[in-house]
Amino acid sequence: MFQAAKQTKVFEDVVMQIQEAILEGRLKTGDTLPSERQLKDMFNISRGTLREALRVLEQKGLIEIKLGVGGGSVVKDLNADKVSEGLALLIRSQKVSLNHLAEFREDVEGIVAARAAAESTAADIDKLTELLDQARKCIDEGPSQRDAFIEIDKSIHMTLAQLTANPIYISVLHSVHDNIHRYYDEFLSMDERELQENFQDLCDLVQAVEKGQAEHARRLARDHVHRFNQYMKNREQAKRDS
Amino acid sequence: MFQAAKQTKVFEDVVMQIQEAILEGRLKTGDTLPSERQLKDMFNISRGTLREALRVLEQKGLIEIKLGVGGGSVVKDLNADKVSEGLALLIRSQKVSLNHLAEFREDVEGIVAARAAAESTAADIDKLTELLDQARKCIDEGPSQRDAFIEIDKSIHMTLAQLTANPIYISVLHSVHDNIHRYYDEFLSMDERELQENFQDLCDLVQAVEKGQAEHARRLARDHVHRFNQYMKNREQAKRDS
DNA sequence: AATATTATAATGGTCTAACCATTATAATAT
DNA sequence: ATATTATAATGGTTAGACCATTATAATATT
Repeated sequence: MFQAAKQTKVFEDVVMQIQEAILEGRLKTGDTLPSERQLKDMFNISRGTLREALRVLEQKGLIEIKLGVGGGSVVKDLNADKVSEGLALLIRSQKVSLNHLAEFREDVEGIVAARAAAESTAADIDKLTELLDQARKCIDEGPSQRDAFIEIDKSIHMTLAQLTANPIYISVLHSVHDNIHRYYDEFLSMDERELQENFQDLCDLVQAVEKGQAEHARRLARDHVHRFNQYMKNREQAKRDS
Repeated sequence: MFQAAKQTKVFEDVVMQIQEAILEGRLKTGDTLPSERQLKDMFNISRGTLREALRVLEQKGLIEIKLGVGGGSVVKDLNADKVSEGLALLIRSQKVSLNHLAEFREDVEGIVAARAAAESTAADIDKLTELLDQARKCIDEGPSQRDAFIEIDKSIHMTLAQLTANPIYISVLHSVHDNIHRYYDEFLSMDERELQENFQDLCDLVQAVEKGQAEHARRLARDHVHRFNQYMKNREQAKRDS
């Protein structure tokens, strides 16, 4: 005759209400929520319970909590950080290996390159060419600029993701880069020749994108990432042998 | 001369300590942490602060908090749920269109099918064939079993993801399905003919996977999802016109 | 003896009330 | 005009109490 009564805890109800307000746009990025002492009265709960709710919202990446006068809970512009964090936890807990991540990255970078090739404009190509110039400078200065080169490499890939005009690719690729970065310090140490090869890959890739050769761009991107992964696997193996 | 002193809040320190204990294996899946009253004494903090830490760990998917006698904080087996949740928030907040989601799904399903084709075993094919049988039964019973058919369709795609043996594909595809489901009720209403077409797609796809035809499987999967998306777009358009 | 019921106690959930720590702003001094 | 200091608002933390849920033990019933 009756159905189970509400099982949700008080703080969960508060989380939901604030989350929905944000997702539905009633609270916009940058908006500051009322102070904790006001909020607890509005929800008619204790401050401790409210703070548990705010902590959850913070962990979800929906708000940021600032200290001091003029502080409070500010609605954040949601980004891929929490997806990255979740992936990072999976990786650390041995649920996802470097191989899994590398394989996924090859596929995704291929797709992104193909879609970018199909939709690039002259302005996009200018930006990519500019990044290639910066990369060349790094190379010319030798292996000391390895980290700078890798940073630019990443920018090129993220720029391609932007060209797809699909925020899912941007977020996913962002997460992948964040997490594969964890392995760089441990396993990656490109030498002069490897840096050169990588640079050539990027030049070819941008050219294919410029010409709108989607399939070619896909293969180049996949090969490029594959080679990159190979560097890491070799180093990983060498480390294991030693 | 000096550097900034520790800025971390008390609860953050507790989160880190427990998280590290879990990730380093000092706390294993299924282990129950001491009770809150014991923990607060061990960390020498108040219960409120401890509970903020536990809420964060819970939201991260690292622990589960149970009520009553014998309850407490139990270390969870980490899974991709939190990655999905993060993606879901991104999708909802960036107001990703049906088109974005559909486009991404076409690519990912294509990749998954190709990789599945490259690695399928006889046992896998048996399972897929079993699912196809169930789908056929749904079709035979007419459009009333539409939801059941869609559920099986989903199972087939998730089974393919499993064949890749890469947990990233599994979690990403899971997340995509979770989130595209949001649109089903609103825009999807397949008729007899559409159900038939869809079923035929699936049969062809499984056959390609069985034969190990990776590229063919990719194209079939993409076309299948594309057709599926087309149904929704048509309905969306019709709804807008009315 | 087997089963159903009830009491117990441990645990998380919530509340109240106070004080500490940080920080933007206003007031004051230089 | 600039530097310093006080103010007050806000989040961070603490302490202690009581409520709600639930596995287990004790008791009653058949």
